[in-house]
Amino acid sequence: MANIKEIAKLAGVSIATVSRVLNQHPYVREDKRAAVLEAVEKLNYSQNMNAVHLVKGKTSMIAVVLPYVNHPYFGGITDGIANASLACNYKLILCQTDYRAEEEQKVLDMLRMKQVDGIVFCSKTMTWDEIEPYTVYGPIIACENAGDRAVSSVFIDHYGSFKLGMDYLIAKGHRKIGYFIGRGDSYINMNRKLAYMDALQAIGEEPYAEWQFERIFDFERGIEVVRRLLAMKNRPTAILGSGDHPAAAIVAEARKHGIRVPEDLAVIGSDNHPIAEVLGITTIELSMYDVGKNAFEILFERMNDKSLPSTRKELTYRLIERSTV
Amino acid sequence: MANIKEIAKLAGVSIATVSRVLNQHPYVREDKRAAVLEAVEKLNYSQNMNAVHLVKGKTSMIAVVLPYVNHPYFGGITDGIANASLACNYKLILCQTDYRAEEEQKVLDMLRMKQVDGIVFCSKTMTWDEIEPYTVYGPIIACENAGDRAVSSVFIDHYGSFKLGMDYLIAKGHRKIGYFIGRGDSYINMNRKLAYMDALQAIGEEPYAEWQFERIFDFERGIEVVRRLLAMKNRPTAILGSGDHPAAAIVAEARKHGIRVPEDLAVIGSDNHPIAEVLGITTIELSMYDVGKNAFEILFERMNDKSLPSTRKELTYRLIERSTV
DNA sequence: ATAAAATATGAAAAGCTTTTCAGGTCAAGA
DNA sequence: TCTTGACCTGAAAAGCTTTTCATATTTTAT
Repeated sequence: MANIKEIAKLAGVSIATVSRVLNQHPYVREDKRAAVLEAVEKLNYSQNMNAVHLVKGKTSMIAVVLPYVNHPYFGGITDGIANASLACNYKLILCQTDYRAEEEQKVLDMLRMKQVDGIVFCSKTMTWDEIEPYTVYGPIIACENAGDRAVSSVFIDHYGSFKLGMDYLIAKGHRKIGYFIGRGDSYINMNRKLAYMDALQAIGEEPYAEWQFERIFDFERGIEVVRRLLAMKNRPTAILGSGDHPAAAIVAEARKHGIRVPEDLAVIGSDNHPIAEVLGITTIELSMYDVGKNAFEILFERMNDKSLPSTRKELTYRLIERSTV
Repeated sequence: MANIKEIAKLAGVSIATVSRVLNQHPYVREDKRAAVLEAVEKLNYSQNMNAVHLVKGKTSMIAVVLPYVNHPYFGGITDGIANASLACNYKLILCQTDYRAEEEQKVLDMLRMKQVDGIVFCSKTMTWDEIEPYTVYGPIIACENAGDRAVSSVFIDHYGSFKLGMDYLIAKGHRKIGYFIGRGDSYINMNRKLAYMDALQAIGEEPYAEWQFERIFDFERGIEVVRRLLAMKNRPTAILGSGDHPAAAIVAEARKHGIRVPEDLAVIGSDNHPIAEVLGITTIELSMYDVGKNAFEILFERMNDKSLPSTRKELTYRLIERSTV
């Protein structure tokens, strides 16, 4: 395949001139420009991006780190990032980690080895202390509150959102309340648990271990929740959780087994995914699309101006009342 | 940042030896290897991947072209690709095109410019005639039947799957049948329409334009279908479509408005997404995850052995009877 | 003891581009 | 006429690594 040198030879100019034409620099005489363009055409030339990246020291790519691609929560973030990056001509490298630290490490190494210009962590297993040092190689942003560090954050106050849900349930007269979340040890879910505990404490209720469901990511797990609920003698009257998909499954499966929603069991989901609207599920709206969009924008600024300090941005949430409470 | 030259100097060897150590070539004396490793440590060296890519002429990355990332159909394919690629240490570049030919062209150019080693098209706007010439730069695979070309394919017979659904409905006594699909002009949906027409013709029914819904991608559009259905004097008794999400929305929204499912309206979706199981929706299982997985595997073989000819692989589908017919 | 094979190493080329720097030309203004 | 600034161009350096080739040293086999 032809390279810039052959173009230069055929067009009778130097490689510098060829480069100027290719990159539309000013100060190239019209006849030379035409000759270069003709040679490009004739030899069917195309740039070797790897050489460009090498010399420029950047690739216009960012890594998006997430445990699972095919999941509405992460899909929403990714969608936001993808749309924002499209406008800036940045490409996304999808790094599905399955929550394995080893895969996360590989992504950090990609930043160090200049394969990507920045990283957005949608969720992670490694600690921020382990991740933070890599910010010297390029900006890193978290889709959760990473605190006051060199890593930037865009986040939603999940403590607050869960607290809102709890208070709403309590206001409706519920005292026997359960929850369902994804990975129990993620930062976000730690906060949700905390909010749950605090809300219960405020009304003088003891938390009841059986009503606390973890690793509830999807429909199937939602069904499982109902199965376990059915086997209980002492059931909660309300359940609050992360994700509208498991919430939808819980509502559907519960009704299938004669548990009336909301009379016997009130359900609140999170996200305000279209499924919640369709099925009339009360939910806490968390705009993950906006989280992704903002994450890219903040990252983008910092890739262009390395001197910019890390920043934090908090996005809002709201309760959407429908018919499952 | 340190480069291989500085390592060589500090370790007192040539850059060739450093490269050998870094790439675990044999034939390096133990003491020199240790010296190099020590220098690497001391200078906090890391490879510049862009230089590696340049000299190797490959990047271990593939482009995944899809119109929307946050969509269960494409999410499933992407998931399959991501998992298969993880095992081979390939990275995915996500190219969200929004069905714009201009964005698809950019991806083809990335292949040409050696930024990616191969491409998988989940769906596309450009014609295969436009895409095919780019196979000289690297393997390209389609997640639909691209026919006999230099582009490989992994696909499901969507004509057959739709025909199966139609025949099932007809066998249940339906004659007034509608359909809902996504983009009407995609190859896949052309075939679905064809199957629909053929099935109707077989029972001597005329297709009825009002019952043919296009651009039905998600929940919202599913709700819209019901709205339009409600406004009709002459309604279909059954509807068959692509996607379980719109199907779920149709079922839920129809029931909300007093249309009994399946008595007044039978519904069949496609994909066998968990939502279909949860809501008991009859559907045609299409394993998009497997499509993605196979796509990557076929691509992988061809990236390693450029002489391999393009190939085609057909995957199966099956009807899953639940309670909406 | 000697030939042959295995091991070890560095110089240099190859992979390809952008950018700086120095040196031009030419026209307009003083 | 001379100066200044705008316009134009090419050589060479910088960005960094892998790999080939030639050569040198050891080890093994005969």
